[in-house]
Amino acid sequence: MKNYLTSLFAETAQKLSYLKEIQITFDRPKVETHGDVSSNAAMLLTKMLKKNPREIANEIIAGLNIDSTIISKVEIAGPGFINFFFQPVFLIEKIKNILDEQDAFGKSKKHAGKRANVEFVSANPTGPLTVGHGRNAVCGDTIANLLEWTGYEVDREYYFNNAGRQMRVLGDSVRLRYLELLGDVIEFPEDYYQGDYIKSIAESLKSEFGDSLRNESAEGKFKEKAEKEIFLDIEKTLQRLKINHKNFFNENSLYEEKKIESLLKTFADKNLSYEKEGAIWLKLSELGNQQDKVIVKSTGEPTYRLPDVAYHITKFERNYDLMVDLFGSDHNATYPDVMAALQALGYDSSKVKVLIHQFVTITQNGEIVKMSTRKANYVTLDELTDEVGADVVRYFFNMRNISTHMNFDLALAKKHSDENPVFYLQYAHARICSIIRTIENENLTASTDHLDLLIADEEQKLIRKLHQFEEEVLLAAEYFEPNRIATYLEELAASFHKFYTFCRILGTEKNLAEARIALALATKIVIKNGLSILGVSAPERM
RNA sequence: GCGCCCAUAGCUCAAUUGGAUAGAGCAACAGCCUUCUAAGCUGUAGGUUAGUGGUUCGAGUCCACUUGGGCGUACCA
Repeated sequence: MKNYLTSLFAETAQKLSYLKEIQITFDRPKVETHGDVSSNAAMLLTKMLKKNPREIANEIIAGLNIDSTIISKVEIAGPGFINFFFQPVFLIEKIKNILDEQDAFGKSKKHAGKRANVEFVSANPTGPLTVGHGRNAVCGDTIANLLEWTGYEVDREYYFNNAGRQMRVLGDSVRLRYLELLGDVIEFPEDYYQGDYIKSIAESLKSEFGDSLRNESAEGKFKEKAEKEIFLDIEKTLQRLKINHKNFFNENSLYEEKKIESLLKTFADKNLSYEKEGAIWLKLSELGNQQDKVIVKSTGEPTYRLPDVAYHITKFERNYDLMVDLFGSDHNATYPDVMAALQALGYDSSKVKVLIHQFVTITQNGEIVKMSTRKANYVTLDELTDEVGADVVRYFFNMRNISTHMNFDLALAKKHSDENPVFYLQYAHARICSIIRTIENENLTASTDHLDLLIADEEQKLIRKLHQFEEEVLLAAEYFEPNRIATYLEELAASFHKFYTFCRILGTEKNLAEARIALALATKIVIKNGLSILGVSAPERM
């Protein structure tokens, strides 16, 4: 509908040249009595033309070449909105498109030929993924799906660091638990990793090597084994949620391939860094940021900023058109440094889109549970998936805008899992599947020959909702907002449930019944496609 | 102290990125199954969009200040 109007207005702009001066946008009014599509063009022009908006609207309408077989009515409303009402005949064409395109309906070629990198999860292998990581994992994967639906070729990437202090502590935690298993009396420091998974890693080392690791260093077999096992667990956890990364990028490779070294040299050559008190500093204050930051400590060890910049440079070198980073809000202070550095080095940092999601607050019996991998007082993503299932987990994290703080009462989530809206969507899909099973025995079939019979209020609303899907996918991808799809699907399912209640198929005249089946089938396709973007299954029976 | 983010119905969240009368679900109340799945549908009730001011044809949305919360503010990642 909007595409049609856009070309209609472009044609009119040949006559009314002032239309070229403004960015004409079309909105879908909230209230249906305001039509299918509305334009605020007249109001935007009031200042420029110094005329009453309604007067301008009249002029625009007079200039439009309106085909009354497509548009049934144009009106001026309120302060100067131009509202367009479309003919039902025009709308029903969409049902045919949906039935033709099936699984591909909603996909666009908008960004065909472009490549995107989505970096998400990126948790270091120090322990199981927590519910907090779950939000990152699910949103990242869904954003990747959305980009694919708009034509991007997407690489899902996981960046990790298996060196440094936290990994030494991890290795030593395993070493101590191992010695404990051998019967030694150990003192386990409070700031070591307390979780039971450390013990089970120690156990598997013991059964593999007996007591031969008694004099092994923390950074040897212990760290190695811990990293391997934990990574296996992380991948398994993610796979349960249908998340598969293509690339696992090890920070260490940046050192091995001398990327860090050469970046340091580049900073020095470009006069972007300096030495002070034995450390190397980056001149971030000259690049518009708050203050200079250390990139190499006086001990000679780099801080995270240096490899982060080097890492992003590899993304540029890998020729991505779009690079998405998804972080928790604890990273909100770090990325401006990386961006500024990239820009100073001549990279187009606008190709990097940093998304910050707010934390998930877990409450248990009304008390906020503070989570820390060290202290092992977290709730794991696996436990959550065990409890409510993968579909509910994915839907739950996808249904809210990432910028909002999420509150999550564990007890309540377990008890009321039936009330999760995901079931409402899946139920609509299962109902349609049930209809299909039934009509097979009734000598009925889906037909698009008499779609013009679909004039009931519930039918028309459902058809209009179906029209919206392609646009919602584009918008959700453009704004990186998976929750838009969830919201849309809830509205679509609501429209369907109403249609189902009031527009019966059995016992209705054959042509109408078969048109209704076609509408139901189209709805099934759109629900399924929407759910597949969210990574949620579409069951045939419930 | 400073920086980023957040505040919408009793609860959890929407609101087409500045549009017309702020909408759903849950919880509460009243109804609807002898025909396609009642995990559904219909109705009632629930709001000074945290507060104050500003910007304009028009503000939940933008700006300023205030209040309350989250995350940072390291030669940790």
